[in-house]
Amino acid sequence: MPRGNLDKTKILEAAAALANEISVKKLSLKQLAQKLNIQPPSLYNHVQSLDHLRLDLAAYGWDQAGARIAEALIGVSGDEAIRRACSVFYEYAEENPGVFEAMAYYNRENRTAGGEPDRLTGILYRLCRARDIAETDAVHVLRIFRSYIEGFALLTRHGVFPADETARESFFYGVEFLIAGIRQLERGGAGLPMRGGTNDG
Amino acid sequence: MPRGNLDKTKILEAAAALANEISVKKLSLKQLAQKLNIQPPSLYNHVQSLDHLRLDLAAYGWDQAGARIAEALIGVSGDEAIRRACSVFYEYAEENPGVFEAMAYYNRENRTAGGEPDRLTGILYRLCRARDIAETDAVHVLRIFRSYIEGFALLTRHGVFPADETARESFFYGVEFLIAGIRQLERGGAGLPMRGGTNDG
DNA sequence: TGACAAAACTAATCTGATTAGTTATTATAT
DNA sequence: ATATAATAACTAATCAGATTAGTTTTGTCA
Repeated sequence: MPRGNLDKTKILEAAAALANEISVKKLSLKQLAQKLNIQPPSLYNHVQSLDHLRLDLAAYGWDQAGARIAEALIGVSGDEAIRRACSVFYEYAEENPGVFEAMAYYNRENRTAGGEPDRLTGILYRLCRARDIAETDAVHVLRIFRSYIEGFALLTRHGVFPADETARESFFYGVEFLIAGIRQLERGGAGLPMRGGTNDG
Repeated sequence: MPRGNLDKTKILEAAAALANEISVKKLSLKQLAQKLNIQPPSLYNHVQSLDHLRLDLAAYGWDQAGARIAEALIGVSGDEAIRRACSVFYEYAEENPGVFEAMAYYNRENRTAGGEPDRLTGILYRLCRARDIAETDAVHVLRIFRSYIEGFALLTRHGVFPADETARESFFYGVEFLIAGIRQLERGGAGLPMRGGTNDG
């Protein structure tokens, strides 16, 4: 394979760095090529299009964040595991704003082509299964957590919440809200006071 | 004012419709002009740039959603008010996918230039104050709800969650989680089991 | 009626993605 | 060692769409 200087990984790393500097929105093949010391058209040997690159960047981010979370969960369990996972994701998003935006904007099904959940989802699933939660409730719990965490990170990114300590505090406050919710779901727990009927009136 | 055919509102309405059809990302001045039966450069008489248009569209969306929520809350209080507000927002996002994306992507501080909270935030504040929640907790609660709701809507939009009834179920499940959390915050309530120390270890 | 201002138009410019066609490099098989 | 084939880079060209410049049209109001 000639000209082995560059490969997909190096390109994604450069794209990630660039996105973190100037945001995904402004990520351009022109600047990326410049950063890699090649001409823009050369990128097409590695990438289908700018849009695909953004998708690839999102996948790259999920892999990275997933790996960090997996690592952080080694030997931890229960509520503490949940806190850790949330905390690590939060920090990942903070440290990699551009990549995180790609993850949020170019989100897709959290399943592989085969239909199995992706790695991170699998990890979180196991976290749920370790508790005494019904299978169908676990699906809800995962969606709720993911919504909350990505939503919070996004709003922080966009300057809706101030980038100060109170925001961090709010975030972990919310995590405790959700943990409290989970506890009430556990079989044998007090039970969550769900309403029976419609949700719209 | 000559050629009074067009004004900012009509342009925003057209932009909203277009964004809902083809997504904000693909929203272009070219297509917008076509839809309005004018030439693209003419739009600059009403709009600073494509990017500003997207910002304006986001503001337009918040106004609209805020108005719907305010209307839905007339004469309702307590938990039911929270459920209503969440439900209405969820439906607005569902019905206006493009505008909602603009709202999510082009989010800004939820305060006006003057420093007062915007209308919707004010409404939700009052909802909190009606409960026996400390002022500083109310800030957290608002951030948590907003994160959850926007996050959920975004992930649904992006096809991460299936567009079926189970997603809707998950959403309202999460709302109950959060309402349960609020209850525990109320002075005189059981209290939320918060951890004291660090969040990262 | 005539002058002004707003809003639209056409023509032109610029930027950046993408395509076409060519050249250089290197792994591999002879 | 060397020829071959595949890969990756290059240059030149095209295209699309935003934006700017300069002009014309049209409605308002003195």
